[in-house]
Amino acid sequence: MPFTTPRGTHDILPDEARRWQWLEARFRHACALAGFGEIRTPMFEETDLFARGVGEDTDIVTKQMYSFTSPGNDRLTLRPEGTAGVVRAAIQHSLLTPGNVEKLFYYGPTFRYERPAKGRFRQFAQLGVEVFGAPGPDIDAELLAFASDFLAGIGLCTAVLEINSVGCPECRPLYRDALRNALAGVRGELCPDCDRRYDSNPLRILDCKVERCRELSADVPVILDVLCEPCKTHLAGVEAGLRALGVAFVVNPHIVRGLDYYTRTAFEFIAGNLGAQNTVLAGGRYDGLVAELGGPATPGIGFAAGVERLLLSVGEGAGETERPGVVYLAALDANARDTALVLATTLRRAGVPTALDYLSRSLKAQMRDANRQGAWYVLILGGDEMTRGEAALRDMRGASQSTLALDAVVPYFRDVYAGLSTTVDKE
RNA sequence: GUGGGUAUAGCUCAGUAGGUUAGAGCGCCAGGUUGUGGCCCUGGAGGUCGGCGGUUCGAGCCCGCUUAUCCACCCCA
Repeated sequence: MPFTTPRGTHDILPDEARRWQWLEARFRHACALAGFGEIRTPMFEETDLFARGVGEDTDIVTKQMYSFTSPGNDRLTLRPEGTAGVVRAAIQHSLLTPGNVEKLFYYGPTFRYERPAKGRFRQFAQLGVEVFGAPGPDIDAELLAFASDFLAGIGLCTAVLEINSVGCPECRPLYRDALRNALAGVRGELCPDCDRRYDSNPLRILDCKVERCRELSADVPVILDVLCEPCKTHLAGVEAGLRALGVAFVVNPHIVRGLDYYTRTAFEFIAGNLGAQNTVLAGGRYDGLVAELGGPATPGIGFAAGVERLLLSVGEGAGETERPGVVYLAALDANARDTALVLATTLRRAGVPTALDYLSRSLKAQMRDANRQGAWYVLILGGDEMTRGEAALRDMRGASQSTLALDAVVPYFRDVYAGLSTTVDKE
């Protein structure tokens, strides 16, 4: 095997690609209903955009970025997440005028240099949405309902929504201090990772899976107790909105986001069948990010989901779409093959999906090929019929056979396939 | 970056205490029908047993290294 896919990447073969198309179509459909417009940004950006946007000290920026220097000496990075680029574009093209709400969605490959595991890849696709300019908790609730309905629509109605507030620049530092104070006495008992986190990011200790750490942090103060009044009110507003919209959720004060830009609302949808990487869709509010990246102070909120993870969680069977079967042209001799070639192209120009044999195989082999391709009809072009200007028409589903005049073939099938979509399901 | 599992045909996997030409199912090709699919029967093609090195008279099987992959940790979608 001379060449294989680089570590953590994979090829998507036709059968699997159909599932991807199905998922993407569902997402686009949902976005269209909710008034999101698509934005396509470059797959790489200036490295500094991510460093400033995502946060200098985050794992993503410190060790997971595919960064390179271009021949022109620009420092560039393959995007490790979607939001920073979208924000950059929104600023660059003045989409964020005061008093305007901008709703955008994106879909595309994302890159992180990590050790691959179940549901985690070095190149993966993310789909996501961003809402700019809307500060109120009602938007948060609406966005969560949107996400929840999208997940339910692809068969993930069992995903559990957990929400939290990570506070704002006013109250988060207070909580950090409160955490350190509470754990100072037992610091020596924490696991090595948490000992490090104590200094770097004590909030992460709440997320630790080590039994002892969980015990130690069990009755530590919760951020919800330390939130400032505006943050408290906001969270209450989100909860009320969710209840009004009938979206089930649990408040999990231990949710911590890995990106620095989040403020107030943070959330995750957890799927039960993915092992350790069980977060299937996540996001939050980022009221300071636009300003941080040099734009007009603009609140924002959004989420992202990993396509591979979604597909993994949905399971093998999902996303299989029914498409009309082809008309298969079976030719019995060289003369018939010439006719078949012309006929195939003519039929396709008329919108009829058509297949034919390329190897001059026996009729038996061509029939088998037709069957395997799921053909609805086989048009048998044989010497006897052709001299009469006809062809044998076999209905592969009913197994009945009849005769069709050659010059009636195109109009006949145009009628049969009229109105049938030959592309992927719109739903 | 850390720990563990796995690596045999296109796919899913067998392979007995190391011993002749490495097997099965599925898939693929062909024949059974002189112009006809799905089921069935018969035959066929296809493998440097991940790579390198070592132990041995002899290695798919044992040892070392290496690569890939999977799982867990870290973190995250």
